Amino acid sequence: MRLIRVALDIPLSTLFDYFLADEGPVSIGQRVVVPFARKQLTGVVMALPQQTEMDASRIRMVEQVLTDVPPLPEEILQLLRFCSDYYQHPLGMTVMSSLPVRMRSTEPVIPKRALTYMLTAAGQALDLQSFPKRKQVQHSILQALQASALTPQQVKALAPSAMSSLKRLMEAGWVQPCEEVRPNAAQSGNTSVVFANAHALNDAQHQAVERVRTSAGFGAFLLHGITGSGKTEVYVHLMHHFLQHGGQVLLLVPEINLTPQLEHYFQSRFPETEIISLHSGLNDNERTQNWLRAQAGDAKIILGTRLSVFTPLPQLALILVDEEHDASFKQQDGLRYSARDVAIFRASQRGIPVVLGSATPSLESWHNATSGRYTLLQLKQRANALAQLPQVRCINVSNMLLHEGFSPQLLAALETRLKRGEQSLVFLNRRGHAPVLMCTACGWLSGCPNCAGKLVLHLNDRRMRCHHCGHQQKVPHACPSCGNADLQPVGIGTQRIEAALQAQFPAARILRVDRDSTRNKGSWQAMRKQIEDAEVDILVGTQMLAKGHDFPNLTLVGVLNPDNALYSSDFRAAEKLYAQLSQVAGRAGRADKPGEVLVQTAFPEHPLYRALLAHDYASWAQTLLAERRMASFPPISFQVLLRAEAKEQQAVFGFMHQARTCAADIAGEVEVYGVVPAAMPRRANHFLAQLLVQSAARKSLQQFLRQWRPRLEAIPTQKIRWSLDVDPQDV
DNA sequence: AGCACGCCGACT
DNA sequence: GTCGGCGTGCTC
Repeated sequence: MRLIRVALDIPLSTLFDYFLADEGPVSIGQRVVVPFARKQLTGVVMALPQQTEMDASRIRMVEQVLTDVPPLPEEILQLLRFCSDYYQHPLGMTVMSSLPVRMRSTEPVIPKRALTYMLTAAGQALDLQSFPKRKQVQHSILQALQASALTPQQVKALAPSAMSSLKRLMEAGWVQPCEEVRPNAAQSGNTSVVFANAHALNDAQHQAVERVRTSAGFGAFLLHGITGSGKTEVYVHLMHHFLQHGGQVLLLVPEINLTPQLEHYFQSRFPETEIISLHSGLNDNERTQNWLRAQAGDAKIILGTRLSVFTPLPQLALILVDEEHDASFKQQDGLRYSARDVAIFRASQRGIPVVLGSATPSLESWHNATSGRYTLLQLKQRANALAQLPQVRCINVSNMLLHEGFSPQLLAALETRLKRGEQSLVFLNRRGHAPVLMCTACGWLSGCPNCAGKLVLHLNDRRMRCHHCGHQQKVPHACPSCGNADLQPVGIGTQRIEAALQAQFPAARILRVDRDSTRNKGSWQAMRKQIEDAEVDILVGTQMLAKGHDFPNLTLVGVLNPDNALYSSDFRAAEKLYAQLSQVAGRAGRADKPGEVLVQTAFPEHPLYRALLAHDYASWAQTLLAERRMASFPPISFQVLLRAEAKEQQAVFGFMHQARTCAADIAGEVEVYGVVPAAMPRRANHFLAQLLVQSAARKSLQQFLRQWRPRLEAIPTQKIRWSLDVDPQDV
């Protein structure tokens, strides 16, 4: 009897051994159906061991070896092993969660035959001249079908309602579906790739392309380019180069809502290249089919969100990570991986270049680029020389009476735009920040004596706590700096902005865009149309508005109350704020209409705003890096966060203190901090706590984790849920 | 994670 | 006398 070792979606760090009947081949990476307890599960063969620790009597027989899909290549299994190990997540779960859902079930996947539509004999006999003119869409479909058969995608591209019109044509008996196996792309080395509308590159763009193109083997590049500097054109030229050599290109993007537009855009640039997207907006079938096209090497450009970093790509030649600083590349549950970091590992494993692009790189990447680990590629001028950078100004509101949060200057600027018939955007970053105490007289903030972080007010037991090191103290009665007794928790008030603006400008058409107002499907789409059609004068919104489409008539951005990020307990808050503000600033103004950005702040001299005004990311990054170096925070150090939650507060803290004791017993160059309540200490009737471990070296931290996790798993875990977060985003 | 086995309270 | 509460333990 032969043995196979199988990865299953079971939260245990082990793989499971099964016997396989002697006949029939099986290879590593293949999916198998096995009995598990009294159920059937699908797993992936990870090894063909000679022997097993397990008593032979307990080993069961494999039920079925699935041959519907080619085995996962060793390269992907290696990548998954690395991730399981690095992120401390069970290997079986890591492997299974990397597969499209459809492939995790015990039902074999039926590779879809390419579906095309063609005219029936009756359809060919139709006289289009006499076809009713008002059935425009049907008419254009028929017309297109006269030239050639069409794929569903091509039909959809004709009109939004094309699919329902097509259905009617089929009912009429003029059009019929026609299934045929999709031809596999020829495996030739040199393919000619149609590259539409190739712009001439400016010097910086050209140099960036050349550096990546000529890099031999693995190389990590940080492409730093301000908004409008033409990063996309660099991507497109790089894609063209690697596609021409028969390669596949993986482009990772932050969120789904932008992928359809991007797919469309890249398709227009490479009209004859197969482009697929992989994101959570697709249903199981589409996703599986796209995955199959990618793993077969047929799809050449793969556009996807973080999950797609695990897709097998036999010809992979280049990885691009757009908006690499974006937090959505980090998964916040299960396998808590950073797709950007996995992409870099994957590129190094495969010996290919990876390009991280951003106008405001993460400090991690900037640090790597300035220390020489990555190559820094900078685009300093705007590709369109006419387009001016928006003018950013601060309005000092420290001693100002605000009207519902608005300064007179901002109101005046809004009024000017209303008169000119231009659009304005009022932006507030209303991210939930734990309250910090501030002195209303001198601006003193409750800083932690041991950390760069701030003390957070816990009203339930009237204490101040540092969420970083665990330091705690009583709530002060007066300002330690000036003696003033009026200390206020700072947090954003209500979002009465919309109402206040309406009262101020009764005639203005105001549109609020946030999570709540865009909850319904398609409502954001509709709003965007409203904005584009100039049916809106003032937009009020949050981060949502910072990303995505440009609004050509928008000439003013007013930023309300961004200061809370400066005294957030999250040490990355200021970094995120800068990225966010430069992104919204980029919404203001177009080539012909210069934009203006007004930031209301009590600290106009803060380095963040000074850098923002000067459009000088590099100096801001230097400031931040110096701070992080002083405090030994990432990217200077490396962190892992143990989180736990339970209904009983005692259970959580009991577990966490045991975890801390085990940690302290392990020798190594790591620093174990105190057990602290999470930033959100109670959620959904559960108590949350966390414990931070930090090290100057990634290696030491990994060594520590290899010893710590088995001990954590040995702690009796009644009613407690815990997880490890390596390289956490929010501490 | 599921899903059983396993011992102690209120019901046809 | 049972139905069922969820505590502990196992799954190749």
